[in-house]
Amino acid sequence: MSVTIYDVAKKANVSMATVSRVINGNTNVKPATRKKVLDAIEELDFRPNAVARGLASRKTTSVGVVIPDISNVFFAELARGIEDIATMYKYHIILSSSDQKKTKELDLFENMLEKQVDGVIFIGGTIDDDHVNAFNRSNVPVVLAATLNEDKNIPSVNIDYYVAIRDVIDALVDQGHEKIGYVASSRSSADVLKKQGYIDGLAKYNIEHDETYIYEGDDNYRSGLEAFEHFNQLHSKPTAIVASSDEMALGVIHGAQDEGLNVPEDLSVVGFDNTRLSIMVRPTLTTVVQPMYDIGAVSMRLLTKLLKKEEIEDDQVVLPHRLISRNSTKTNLNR
Amino acid sequence: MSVTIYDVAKKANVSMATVSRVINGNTNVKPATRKKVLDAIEELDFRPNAVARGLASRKTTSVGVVIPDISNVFFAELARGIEDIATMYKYHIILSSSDQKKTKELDLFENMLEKQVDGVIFIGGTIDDDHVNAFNRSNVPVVLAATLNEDKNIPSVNIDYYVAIRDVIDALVDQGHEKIGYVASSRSSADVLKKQGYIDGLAKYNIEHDETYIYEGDDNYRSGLEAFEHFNQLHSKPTAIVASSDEMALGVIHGAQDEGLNVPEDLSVVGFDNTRLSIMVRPTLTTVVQPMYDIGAVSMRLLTKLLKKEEIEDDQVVLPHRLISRNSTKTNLNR
DNA sequence: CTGAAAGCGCTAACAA
DNA sequence: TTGTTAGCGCTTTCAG
Repeated sequence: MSVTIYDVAKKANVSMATVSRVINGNTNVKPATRKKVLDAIEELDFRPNAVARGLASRKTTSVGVVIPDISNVFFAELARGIEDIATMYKYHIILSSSDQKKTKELDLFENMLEKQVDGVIFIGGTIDDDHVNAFNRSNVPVVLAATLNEDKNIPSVNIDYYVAIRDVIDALVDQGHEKIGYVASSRSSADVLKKQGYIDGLAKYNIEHDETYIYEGDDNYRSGLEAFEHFNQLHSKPTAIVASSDEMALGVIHGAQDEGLNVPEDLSVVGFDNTRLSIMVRPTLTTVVQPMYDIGAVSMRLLTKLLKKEEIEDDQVVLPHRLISRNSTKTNLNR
Repeated sequence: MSVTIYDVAKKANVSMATVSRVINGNTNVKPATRKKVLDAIEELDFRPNAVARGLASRKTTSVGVVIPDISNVFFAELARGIEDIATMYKYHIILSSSDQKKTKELDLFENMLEKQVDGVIFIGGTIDDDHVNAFNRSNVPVVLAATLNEDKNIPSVNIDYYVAIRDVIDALVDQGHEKIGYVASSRSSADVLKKQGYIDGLAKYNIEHDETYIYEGDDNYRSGLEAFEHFNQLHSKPTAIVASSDEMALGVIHGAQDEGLNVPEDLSVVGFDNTRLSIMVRPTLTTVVQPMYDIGAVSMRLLTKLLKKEEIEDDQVVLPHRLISRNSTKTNLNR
């Protein structure tokens, strides 16, 4: 049916082993015979069968990527980082969205193992024992991207969410804000750290913790809108609101504007992630830069090292974050 | 090393053929022996090797997806549509971004063929003869998603871009606008159709075509900002601007607001795509609903039909679009 | 309903 | 530098 290595061998008058060497770039082939083989390949329009190769070599040069939702801007950028590095190292990506459902995450992981992926990059909200067991039972390396695991026994790439939010609080307090609201989310372990950063950040300045200053959102635009409504009906309204994602921050800004408030004159707003959204809003958004693309890229790079059994200094990578000031924040003059 | 079908056979005291039948759900197996096999599988924690299966059966149950850029909201949603249906039909997705570079598109396609994908979904800007030849030389079905090919000889799923823009023009003229600017893009064949829709749409009302009313953008937010600047320095400024994508429309809106104009009082703005961005802006954006998720889902469904050699009525699917009115447009009172 | 045996297309020793 | 020969783990006739 389709042309095989054997057909090429016959045509070039060599053994299939030689053809195999040529297509694998093995140097131990005389230039003359290499050319013969290449010509035959050309003539026959031969295309190596990666499946057969995978079976014989026990390597598929493909890696699985389990991601919560590829249609989410945040994860899509992360995926692009993974992909670019994968391409660079000649790996293919098998991609599946889990919607952060644990059973789906585990199923997808199993499926990828059946496909004999050489490794997997896992992105999820929380890692529990079942995840860890599944990862360990498999014989392939797994790296967590933008995903925390408490025991730190699985290679991972993250930023320091706790410190990031503390940095935000420091900056806000420095600008004279004391009444700082927080729009939380509770999808992932990172969200837990962020919230703790908020609490500890305020404590540092002896600002007493007020439960009504935390709004539990669901990490989407609408939640941001609702968060503003919540804060707006408080007796003592915050002068600044920190949202745990850019999308929620946009919601807060628009919620305020819809009520006739001016941002940042009447209210400062800070986001998190620095997605492209942060400049596609007026005022432009002050936010924490989380290098999503880089997290993806570094994760994939880490995986290639694991795959090639290269030396690894530290498999718990923490990438730098930073706060970028735009126009949604301002010194508080009402103090 | 890892447990194989052979190990299971031995343990269950049957032949490997029987094990194969069981894992493939073949009905010709006595319940009792089926159970024996299932137990052995359980005990040994057997996981079928999809690569070996692929080699033997010449089917990999994986489909390739060539997409311009997975980090782009638009394509990411499309990808999600593809993925959901693929999962439903038990296919895996091998995903690669092409950046709309022709050589890369062709390379990726070749790579996917090497991986023996059962079919591919291709998303790109323009399809030329080289693409068509590559698709035809391969022995796998290909479907184009949100991608036009003039000769209509490759299955595809799109909306009618030409009519969509004409609908926008009709609505705008109906609201009293005559000076209508257009922010074009020229990445894809669809963009060509859109622009023609704009031109013909105006001609219908005997509005003379003015080249300065078309700004050639590059389909990103910045282009939108620049487009506004362009229109704003014209002697006779448009009262409405149609952008060929939501992202550019946001740029136009913010460009206008940055100059102190009010949208829609001073200027109406219409977008295209109805990405989530369209509600994450003030005023909210009037735009054309292009069902990206559906385009992806329908493409994948079409591919499964092709794969199963099912009857297909029409392989040139045109999905419905519609104009959704929000707050960025308004009747023109200055006429 | 079950088993035997021949591949699928390629890689990887091992020889030569 | 090149060829020979086993497999890789599974599907799929073909018998029985």
